[in-house]
Amino acid sequence: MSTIKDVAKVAGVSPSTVSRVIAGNRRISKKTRLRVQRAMAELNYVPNAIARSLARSHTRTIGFTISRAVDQAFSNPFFSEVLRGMSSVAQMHDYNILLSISMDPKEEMEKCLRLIQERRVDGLILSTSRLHDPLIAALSEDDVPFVVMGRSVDLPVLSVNNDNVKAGYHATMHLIEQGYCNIAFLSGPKDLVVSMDRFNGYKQAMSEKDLPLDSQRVVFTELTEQGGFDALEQLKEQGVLFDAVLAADDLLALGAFQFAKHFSISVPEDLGIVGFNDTPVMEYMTPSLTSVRILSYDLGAEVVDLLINHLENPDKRRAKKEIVLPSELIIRDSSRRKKD
Amino acid sequence: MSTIKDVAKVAGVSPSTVSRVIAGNRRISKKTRLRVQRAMAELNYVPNAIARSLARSHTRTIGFTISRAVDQAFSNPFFSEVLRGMSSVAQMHDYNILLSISMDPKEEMEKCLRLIQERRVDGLILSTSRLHDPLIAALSEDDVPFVVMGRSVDLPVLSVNNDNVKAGYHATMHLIEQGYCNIAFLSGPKDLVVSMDRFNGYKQAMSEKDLPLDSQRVVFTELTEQGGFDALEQLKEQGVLFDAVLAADDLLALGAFQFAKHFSISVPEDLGIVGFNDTPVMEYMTPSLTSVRILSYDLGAEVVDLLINHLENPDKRRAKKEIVLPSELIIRDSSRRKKD
DNA sequence: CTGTTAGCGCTTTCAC
DNA sequence: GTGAAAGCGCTAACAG
Repeated sequence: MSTIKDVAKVAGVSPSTVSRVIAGNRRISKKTRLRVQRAMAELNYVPNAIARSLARSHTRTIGFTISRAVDQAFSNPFFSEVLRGMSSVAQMHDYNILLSISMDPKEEMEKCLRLIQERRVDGLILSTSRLHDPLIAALSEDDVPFVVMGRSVDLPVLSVNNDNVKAGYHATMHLIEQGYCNIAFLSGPKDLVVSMDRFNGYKQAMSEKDLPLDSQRVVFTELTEQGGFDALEQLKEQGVLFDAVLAADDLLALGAFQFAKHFSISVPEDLGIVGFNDTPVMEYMTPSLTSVRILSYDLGAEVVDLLINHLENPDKRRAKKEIVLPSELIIRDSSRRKKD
Repeated sequence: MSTIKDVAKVAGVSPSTVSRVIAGNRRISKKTRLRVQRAMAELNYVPNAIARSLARSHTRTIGFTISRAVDQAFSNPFFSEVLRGMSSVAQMHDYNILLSISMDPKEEMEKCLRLIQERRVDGLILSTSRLHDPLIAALSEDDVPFVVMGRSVDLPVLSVNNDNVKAGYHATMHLIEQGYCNIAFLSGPKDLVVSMDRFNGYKQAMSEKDLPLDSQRVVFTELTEQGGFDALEQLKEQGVLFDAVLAADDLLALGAFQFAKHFSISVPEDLGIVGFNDTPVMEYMTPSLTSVRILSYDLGAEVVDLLINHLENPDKRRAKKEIVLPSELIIRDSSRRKKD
C-alpha cells in the first residue's frame, strides 16, 4: 500500500504538492498535476481516509442509530427502505454510514455519545423520537450535529418527518365515511412522538364528525402483532364495543386481523381495519389491508441530505429546519364496507 | 475535547503512561494508574478513535455490503434480523459496522475495494455470493479479510451459510409426501449460489422419489412477487402442468399465491406452495404459508464472529472455515393437503 | 515501572 | 507554483 510520500517520490515533487492535487487545488501547474496523477495511477495510490480524517478532523461518516425494543418496526421493511434512501444520498456526497443498533434507549444514548466522543462520526441520525427525549436533549446540549427522523416536541432540532397527524386524520375520516363509528385507536408506546401525532389526527377527525372520543377505545400497547391481538381481546372482555380499528402500525393491524379471525368477526363487514406503513405484503392478505403509505426511501434520503447540508454549512447552523413528507392512504379491502 | 496530553499533564505523567493505562497495560503501578484514571474522569476524556486507528493501523470497524438489485430480499425482514445479529456480536467485541448498499454488483465491487483501500474498515462481510463471483476473486487475490454470507463454490473462503440443499430437499420431500408430484421449482437468478443449492436439494428429492425432473417446470426469474406470478402464468400458457410450487423465496411464493387467486386455483388442494425465509407475516396469510425458516439473527451473529476471529488471530489465517446453520421447515396450510 | 523519541499518513501554514 | 516544517492524537520501541 503506497503512501503520499511514495507518490511524491515517483513524481519528483513534495508530499504537499501531491496533497494539493488530491484536494484539487487550483494553483498548481498543469504539468506537475499531470505528473502527479500519472504517479498516483502507476502506484495505484488511494489516500488513507483515516490519516486524512485525523489531519482534517472530520470523518465523512455519519452514524445512524436505532433502538430495537421501541422500534419493533425495525423488523419491518420500512427500515430497509430508509437505509436505501440514506445510503443513496450519502454516496452522492461521498459519505459513509455507520450503523448503531441498540436494545434500549439507555444503551442507545451511550453508543451515540461514544461515537461522537471518539470522533468516529461527524454527525448522527436518530430514528425514533420520544416525548421528552434524553438523547435529543444531550445531543443538543453538546452541540452535536444531528437530525431526527420524526420530530422533537421539546427542542428545536433538524428533523424530517411524515405528516402523521394529517395521515391519522385522513385514515380516521375514511373509516367514518365507510360508515364505521366506534373506531378504536391502537397504538405503540405513548411516549413516542409518532404515536401521539397519529393519535391527534384520529382525535381531530372524531371530534370534527361529532363522534364521541371514548378513552376506553384508545389503547397504547407493545408494537407487535401479539400486542395488537391482546389489546383488542381485552377490549372485548371489558365489553367495549368497536366496529373499526385504526392501528398506528401494520404489525398492530395484523393483530387486529388475528383477533377478527379468532372470534370469527368478518372484515370489513363487522370490523374495519386500517394500518400504518403499507408494508408490502399487506397487499396480499385476505382481505387486503388498507394502510397509510409512508415514503420511507425519501425519508431516508431527506434525512441524510439535511444532515450533510448542516455539516458542510457551519454558517447557517442555527437555522433549525423541519421537513415534512406527505403520506398516502392506500385503500384496500379491509376497510371498504361500501361497494362503490 | 481533551487529548491524551491534557490527561498526562493533569496526572503529572507522560502521554505514554496514559496510553498504557488506556490499553490496560499490566506493569504500571496501582498508584499512577489511579491518578491517571482520576485525571481522565476529571477531564471527561475519551480517546480519539481516529488517531488510534492511524497509530495502530486498524479501525475496529467492519464493512457490510449488499447489492440491492440481486437482493430484492433486502426489502424483507431477513436483513434486519441479520443486521441485529451482526450488530450484537460486533458490539460485544467493540467493533463498529459500516454499511454499504449498492445498486449492482459492479458498484458493489468498487465500493468494497474502496473501503479497504482507504483503510476505513478492517474487513468485509459479503451478503450474496454468485457462482463465479468477481468480488470474491478480487478480495481473495488482494488478501483482504472477509467472510461471505452464503458460500463460495470456486474459492476456499470463510463463510457462514444455511443448509440450503438440505432445506430444498426437505421442502420437496414434504410436498411429495403430501401427494403432490408435479412440483415446479421457482427461483431467483441462476448465478446465485443460494438458488443453485436450493435447486440441488429439490433435484435430489425428486430423483430419490423417482419423479421426473422436467426442466420445463424449473424457472429462474427475478426475485419479486411479480416475477413469481409471471413465471407461473407463462408455464400455464405453455401448457406445463404443476400441482405444487417450491419457491426459493417468500416473495416468489407470494407470486404463486397471486397466481392461484387470479386463476381461482385453490391452495393447498390444487396447488401446494412452499416458500423460503419464513417472513413473519406469511404466517398470517390465508392460507398461511409453509416456509423454510432461516436463522437470520444467528447468521448475522456467526458471520461477524468469524470475521473478528479471523482479524484477531492472524496466525491461523489460512484455516478456511465454512459454518453451516440448520434451517427448519415450518409447515402451515399452503402445503397441507392431507389432514392428519 | 515510566519517560523519550519516532512515527502512523495526510494537511496546512508559512516562506520563497 | 512549490517545498519545508509542524501538527492532528495516539502508539510503540527503546532506554533506563
